[in-house]
Parts: sequence; C-alpha cells; structure tokens
Amino acid sequence: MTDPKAPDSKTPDSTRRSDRSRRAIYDAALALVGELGYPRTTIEGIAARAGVGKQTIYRWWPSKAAVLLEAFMDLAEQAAAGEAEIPDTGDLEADLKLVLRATVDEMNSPGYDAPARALAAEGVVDPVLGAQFVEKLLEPQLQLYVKRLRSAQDADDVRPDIDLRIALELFVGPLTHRWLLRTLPLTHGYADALVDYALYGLTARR
Amino acid sequence: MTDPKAPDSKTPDSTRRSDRSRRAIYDAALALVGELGYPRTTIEGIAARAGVGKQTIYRWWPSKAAVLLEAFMDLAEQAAAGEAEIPDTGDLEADLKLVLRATVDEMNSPGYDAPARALAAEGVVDPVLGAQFVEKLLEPQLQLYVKRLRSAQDADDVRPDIDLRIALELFVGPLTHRWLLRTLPLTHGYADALVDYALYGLTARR
Amino acid sequence: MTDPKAPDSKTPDSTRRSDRSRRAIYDAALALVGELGYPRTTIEGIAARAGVGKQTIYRWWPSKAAVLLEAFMDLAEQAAAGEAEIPDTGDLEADLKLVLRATVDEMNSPGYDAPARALAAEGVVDPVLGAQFVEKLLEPQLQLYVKRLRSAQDADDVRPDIDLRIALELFVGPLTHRWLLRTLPLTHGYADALVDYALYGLTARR
Amino acid sequence: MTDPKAPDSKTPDSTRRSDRSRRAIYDAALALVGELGYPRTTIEGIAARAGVGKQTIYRWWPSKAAVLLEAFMDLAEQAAAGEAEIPDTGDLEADLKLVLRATVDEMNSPGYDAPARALAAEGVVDPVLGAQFVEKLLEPQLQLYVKRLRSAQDADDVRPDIDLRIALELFVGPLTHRWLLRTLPLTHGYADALVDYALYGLTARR
DNA sequence: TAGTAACCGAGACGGTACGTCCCGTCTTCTG
DNA sequence: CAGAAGACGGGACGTACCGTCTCGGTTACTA
Repeated sequence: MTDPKAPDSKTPDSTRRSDRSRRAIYDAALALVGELGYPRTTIEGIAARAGVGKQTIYRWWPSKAAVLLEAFMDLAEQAAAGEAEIPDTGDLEADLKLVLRATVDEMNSPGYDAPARALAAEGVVDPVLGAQFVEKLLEPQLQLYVKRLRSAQDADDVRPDIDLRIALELFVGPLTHRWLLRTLPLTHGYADALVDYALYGLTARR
Repeated sequence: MTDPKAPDSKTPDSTRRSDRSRRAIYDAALALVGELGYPRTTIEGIAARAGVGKQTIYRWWPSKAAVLLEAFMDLAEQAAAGEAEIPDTGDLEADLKLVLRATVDEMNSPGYDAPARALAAEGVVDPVLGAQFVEKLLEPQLQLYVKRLRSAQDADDVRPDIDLRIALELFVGPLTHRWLLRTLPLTHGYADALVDYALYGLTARR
Repeated sequence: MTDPKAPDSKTPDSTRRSDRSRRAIYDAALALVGELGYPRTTIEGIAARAGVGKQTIYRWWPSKAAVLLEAFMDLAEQAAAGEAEIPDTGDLEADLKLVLRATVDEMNSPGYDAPARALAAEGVVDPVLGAQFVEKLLEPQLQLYVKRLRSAQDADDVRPDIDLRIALELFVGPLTHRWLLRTLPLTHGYADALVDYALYGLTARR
Repeated sequence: MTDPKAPDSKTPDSTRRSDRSRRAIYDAALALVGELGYPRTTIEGIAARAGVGKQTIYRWWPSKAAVLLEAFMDLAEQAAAGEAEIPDTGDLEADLKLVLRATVDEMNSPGYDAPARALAAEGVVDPVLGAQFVEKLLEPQLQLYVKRLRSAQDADDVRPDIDLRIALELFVGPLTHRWLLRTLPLTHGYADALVDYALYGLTARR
C-alpha cells in the first residue's frame, strides 16, 4: 500500500553519506578500543574523536558494537587483498601448520587482538551481533579450511567419512579457546601440536 | 616498618560479614541475569532485588562481573558435590563421549547458559576477571580431563608422547567454540564426532 | 594566544537553553522548599518534580542554593513590577512605618518566609552565595531606604551628618534579627516602635 | 504504671558517661567546622577525629547541630568566666561603645565566627535548634543589655517610655545583620555610629 | 540560478546507572 | 554496660553516557 518510491521515513539516503565521516568514525572507533578497551569506548567518545556529530553515528549504525564490527571488517578488507586462501602444496600438515601459525601471530598482535576480542565478547552476549560476526568475519575464514580439507580428502589424505565442517573445528576451536580465555600461551609450537594431534589422533596405533 | 598484621585501612572485616546479604545478592544476581540478560542487569538492580544497600555490594566486590562470578561459583559448588570426576570404565572413547554429551546438555540449559556466557564474555574483555574465571571455574574442570587422559596414557590407550594439556583442548576447544560463537548447533552427535576425530585422527590410515 | 572570544569549553550555550525547563525548575524548587523545607529538598527531587534530567540542573546551576536563589529572584521580579519604591509623602515617620509594616507582613507570610529563610541561612554559611543574595536581592531593597532617607535629609528631617547607609540598618537590622532568629514575635507594633526609637533616639531630651 | 526505677530504655545512664569522649567530641567538632565549614563537617568525621564510635555521638546528641551547639556553649563558658557584665560607669554611650566594639572584634575572630555562624544558620532553618540557640546563647547576652539600659533608665539617661527589650535590638540587630549577611565591613566605627544614632536619633533636633 | 531537502557538526534534553559519601541503626567485641 | 569499631539498609550526591531532539551551516539535486 505504501508508495514504493517513498523511502522509509527513517532510512537515510546513503548516496549523500559523507565518506570522510565514515572513515573518521572507523579510525576513531578502532583507536579508542585499542587505547581504552571496549567497555570504556563510548559513542560520544568516538564522535568527539572523529570530529563528528553523535547523530551521524546513530543515523548509520544501531549500536557501538555495530560500528566496531564495520570498522573491523573494513580493516580486514584492506589487510586481506589476495591472501584469502590456505595454500595447497599437497602437504596438508605443512599447509595447516603454516596457516595456524599465521593465525597465532595475528591473535598475538595488539592491533588485531583488541577489537577482535571486543567483538567476539559482544557477540557472545548479543546473539544478533554474534550472528553478524560469524557470518561476515568468521564463516568466510572457516570455509577456507573446508576447501583445503576437501582437497585433502580428494587426495585421500583425509578419511572420506570425515565431516569437514567438524574437522576444521579441531584446529580452530582450541586456538580460539586459548585466545579468548587466555588459559595458556598461544605459540607456534601449540599450533603445530594441534595439527599433529588432530591429523593423526591421540590413540596408540595398534 | 608498618605492622604487617595491620590490615589495609580500607579492607572490610570479613568476620563481620552478613551471610544473609551475601546469599541474597547471589540469588538476585543470578535471577536478574537470567531474566534481563547480563548487560541490562545493574548493580543497583541487584541491590534492590536483594534488599541490600549498594554499598554492601561495593564493599565486597569490585564489579558486577565479580559478583556474578562468585554467585556462579557458589551455584557450581552446590551442584558439584561428589560428581566431580570423569568416569573411568577403561573405555576412553565411551567415557569421553559421556562427559562431553553432559557438557553439551549443560551448555544448552538456560539456567547455566546465561550466567556462564556472561562471565565468559566479560572474561574475554577483562583480563583480571578472565584469569579468575579460568582459575576458579575452568581449570579445575580441565584437570579432570588431564587425569582421565593420564589414566588412558598409562593404559597405553593414548600415545605416550602426547601432551595431555593440549590433548584435552581438542575436545573442549571445539565445544566451547560452538557454544560461545553459536556457529552451529551443539548436539550429542557433534560431541561424539569430536571424540572420534580427536582419538583416531583425520588422516586415512595407511 | 587563545581566541578571547572562544567560550570556556565547558560553558553551555545559553542561547539554546530550554525556557520551559527553566521555569519548571523554578516552580518545582519553590514548591518543594515550601512543602518539605529546604534541607529535605533535594536536587533529585526538584528534577523529578520538574520532569527534567538532573544534568539540566547541574548544567546551569552550581548548587541547590543557586537554583533557589534564581527561582526566588524570578518570583520577586514578577511580584515587584512598579511598587519598587518607598512612598515619599513628606512624612518620614509615616512612610517608614508603612514600609516596615509591609515588610513584617511579608516576613510572616509562609510563601515568602520558607524560601527567603533558606536562602539567608545558606548565604550565612556560603560566602559566595551570600554575596549574590545580598547583591541581587537585599542591596536593591536597601538602596530604596537610602533614597527615601536622602530625600528626608534634603528636607532637613534627618541630621546632615548622618550616614544614611548606616541609618537604614537601624530599621532593617532589628527586623531581620527577629525574623531570622525568632527571638520575639514580629508585629506592626514592633515596626512602629523601631521607627520611633530610631528617629527620635532613646535618650531623655535635655 | 511503668516501674519508676526502670530507666527509659532509650535514656542512657549519664553517670557512666565518658568525660574524655565528650571533650574530644567538642574539640573535634569545633576544629572540623573551622577547617571544613559546617556543611562538610560530618558526624562520621567528628567521631573519627575524636577517636570515638559513632554511637557515642548518637547516644548523647540528636543531631550534628546539637553537638556543635553544646561544643560552642562549652567554649563560651570557658571564655566567659567573670566578664559576663556590661560595664556601668554611668556613661551609657561609652559603656555601649565598649561592649559593641568588643562584640565586633569577636565577630571578626575566626575561632568564634565559624561555629557561631554555622549555628546561627542552622537555627534560622531549624526552629527547634534555633530556639535552643536563642535560649542558651543569645538571650542571656541580650539580658545584659536590658540590665544596663534599665540602669540608664533609672538614671534618667533613657526615656521612661522606652521598651528596653526593643531598644537593645537597635544595637544588636544591625550588628548581627552585618555579621550574618556580610553586607559591609564590621568596624569599631560602625559600632560607635550605631550607639550615637540609636541614642540620639536620626532626626534634626528642633 | 534559486529553492529546497538532506546530511552534517554541535550539543541541550529527559533519562538511567554509576560509584561515593553519609545517614542513623544495629551488632560485636573490649575494658 | 559504656564505648570503639564498623557493617548494614538506605538516600542523595555529582558524573558519564545513553539515544532523541533541535539548531544553523553546508552541499547537491530539482524547478
């Protein structure tokens, strides 16, 4: 019944959006989360730091977490570029160790750690944000593992009855566990051990 | 030269603490987190629900999260009692599946999920609280796995070169991953698969 | 080198001030002081009664007393209008008795007594507020006496060597004394006696 | 009907009262009012400074103001001793100027000003305390004026129709007015002028 | 080329919760 | 049993942000 041309009175016109402000907000958000931590980062603070009115934030994002999510995605996009693949040298063990070591390094780097941790924590508690976090950031990463493992399965390096979506969690799950909960240090050795244990099993071969 | 026995002038005298208030605060905190979720639970709200002055909370706990942590520990203590063991029937696979299925059930039960999730999220972002969470709640659980795995190692069911502290994370890590990040449903089947994959490895036997 | 026009970064922009809120705060403050007395009137209470955020009060006034002072000044302004003069019929004694009796009536009226007493008491203890109270409310009143007395001096009804600023205190001082300290009742007879004694002296004429 | 020997359960046994504590409380109260001002002086602060439990204060006094009133009376008692008289040299004018100048000096001395001002302010707002203040501290002083003026009246230095209770307020009222409201400086010259004006009147003698 | 509609920086507003300070009461232990 | 000590339920403080709401000002499409 509503005139389809009439835009929803609450939807702003994104063609007129200020790109300069958007980027300034991303920068301010990431900087503040890095400096103050997520809980002490406020929307007012982001606006002030970005030299932007509060309304400009509220116009385009529903929450502080959403701002950070986008800012982080923007960051990831730039960093990603062409490397969005797990190498496939034919040696599954080596390829996995390589990528897991890289992940460990990323998790240990402050520029990544602070915002990613904040987002993950928020997603843990807020299902809507959590779903976005998974869909936009996590799942694409996980699909890379599926792809590489499928290749290994095709090459008969992984048993054919293995559910690859579960298999990848043997690598990613423990890593994330140590990262988020800080139980023990995240090292290359740990990454290697994970690959070994998961690929070859814990049991004595009989 | 300060009398080492002299307590910090700002430390309250715990021998005079009101037990009635402490319990009322635990109850109120858990109830409110269950009803409203963690972020909408406030210290003021807990105090009001518990029929307690705010200062009584601030006197004994440094933060909302700390209250919840203690409340949750108190809850766990009551629930724990004698069952704090992983069964050891000699069949490692079966024992692990049993305990992992139980863990899955726990994670799927709302009474546990809400406060545990809130605590975990808070711990992700606040290192001090995180350390307490791990030390008081998580690590004791993990040590049960170490114990059971050591028994298996002694029985030659697990290879002798395996680091058990890492091994356990092959089970617990993926479970926690799905629970916290809600990537996919947490089922008994998933728990079983985890045990199978971790024990016997992903690779084709050669 | 700082731009002298640049307002203090913490000074709010008074052109954007809400007049509706200001008046509501005046009304609430006066009403509450009347109903509960000054010490039991709280800023929180004023805000609630006025349907206003607390910050709106703190933004514009430094203290509860300052709110009441302004509210009272606003009240006085409305009440004042054209009557801000001591009559000058040529009969000093009669004119002074008239105005002093009016003052007595005012001091005995509850609507004036409660807030004025509260302000005076606060001014007694807080020099800054006291100075404002005197400057904004009291001194203008006192100057009316100076004016009337000067007219009398010109007419040779008052000795030329009399310091009029001191003279007026012979009338106003005792009145205020009885009002504030409640030593004895404030009556028209008292006002008349004050005028008689001050004008003609206590001594036996020789 | 109540056993007349049984003391009211709320009335403490004053024979067992600690004099040491009482004096310490007086000292602490006066010191704190001098240092912090009355509003920032708290019962907890007095107790801490006096090395006394809060209950010891609440047992013996109904309010902060009551403590200060007693402390001030105690102070006045010590200071008073034998000088509790207005001199009567036969020269009323000289005698009044002497005592008024002394009063001015007292009002200008910080040790007297702070607590007296605080008490007066509290009395302005709290009728019960005000009544005590007047009865215990002010009225005895005022009666000294009545006595001296009666002597003057007997000596025919003051007209016989003068109401002395009113007359004294011509001196005390303006002094108190300047002291409490800080309109203008309190000087010996002011005291002298007051005596002159009040005794001989403002009008031109005809 | 003027008009006008939207975004923009700015920040006042009604609110909620914060963490702190005291209040006056109650309880425990000491001299 | 008075007194020192201080925990308690409670209430207000003054502050920090929330999300909404004007307010000029500056673009950037429309008439």
